[in-house]
Amino acid sequence: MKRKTKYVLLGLLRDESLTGYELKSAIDNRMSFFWQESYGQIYPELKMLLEDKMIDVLSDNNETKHDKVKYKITNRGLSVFNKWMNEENEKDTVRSEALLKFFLADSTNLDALTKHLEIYNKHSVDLLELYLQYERQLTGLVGVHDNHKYLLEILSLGIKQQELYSQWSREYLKKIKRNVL
Amino acid sequence: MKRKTKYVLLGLLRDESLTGYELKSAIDNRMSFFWQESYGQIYPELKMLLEDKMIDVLSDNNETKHDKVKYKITNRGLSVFNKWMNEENEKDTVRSEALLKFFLADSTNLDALTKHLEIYNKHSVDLLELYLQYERQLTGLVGVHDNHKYLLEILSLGIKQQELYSQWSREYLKKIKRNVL
DNA sequence: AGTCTCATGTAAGCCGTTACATGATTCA
DNA sequence: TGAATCATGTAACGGCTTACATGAGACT
Repeated sequence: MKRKTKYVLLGLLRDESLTGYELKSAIDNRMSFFWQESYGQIYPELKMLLEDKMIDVLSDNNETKHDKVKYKITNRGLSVFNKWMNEENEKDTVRSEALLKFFLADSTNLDALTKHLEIYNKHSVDLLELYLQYERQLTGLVGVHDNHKYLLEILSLGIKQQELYSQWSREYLKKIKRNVL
Repeated sequence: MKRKTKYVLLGLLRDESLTGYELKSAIDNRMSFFWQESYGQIYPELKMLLEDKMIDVLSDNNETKHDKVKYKITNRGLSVFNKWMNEENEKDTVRSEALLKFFLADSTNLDALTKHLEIYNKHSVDLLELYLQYERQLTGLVGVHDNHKYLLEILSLGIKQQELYSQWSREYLKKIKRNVL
């Protein structure tokens, strides 16, 4: 997949001005079920976006403070973002070592399978809680921002996905413990 | 994520002897919802596994035919695989440009959103059908191989996932068309 | 005084895709 | 005979993670 970091940053900055650190947090906390970025991509990309006039530094009142820079999107950035929105998507890339092990497991690995299922279940439940929290936060502000409706739609997919994962792994564990498998 | 191709190949070869090409097909057809590999990884990895005595060439009857080589796993390969099975998993990596656009969409992109939802829906339905086909194929052979029970468990997750994706996108499209959003 | 979170940034190196090259076999 | 699928392989390039470096502010 070609460089997409640009669009993630631009997309998030349409909504509110954020620092590089805050952008990373937003991606980790709200988008982790379908996307991730590292600082090694974010900071260099912000620099390039600034050079290309797609974002601007939001001048903070504090003088001589060079750290903590909030960025805002420019019209040029907006138009680049909108162009991307209309382009065709590249195909998804996914790699889940847990699911790989579940796929490759058999009766000779029952102990390992059980261990990984337990970890997977805990992780799914935790992520589910994180997204539910975000949902509550958004529904508490209904009407404030129009595009929350769209955010809630994709969030509901993330929630249902985590529900599926946690239920599936719980049931699988039950079967193993009952010696059904 | 560190190189995992080795374990995918080893894991698949535990079940049956396959060529590099067949390994690629198996990954594409049955594991695409959580994994993918390219020829550029598979062939060099097979070479290394052979050098490291983790796999062997399955001597085919045809003499002087150097193409179409089936590989079988060795005891050494099996033990490396089992060791990996018990190790901790690295965290998943996921990148879905479609979901990224769904997350970043708002009322100014309704047309693009609709277009991408339609493509996404079609893709989910197609994948669902592919997995259902594989499931039918496996249930037709129940009892033949013990580990089909485990395969059916993870397959059912893939099926439920695709059902979720296709239902979610269908409902989302309905809402847009009814002007609810 | 020490730890944690916030905050920014770079460079090396790994991993994996893509593009290219080649040829056999099957089917229409 | 031409197209599609089966089949194997390599090399260059690009993208991303990891490790490292640095420091402020908040809290204990």
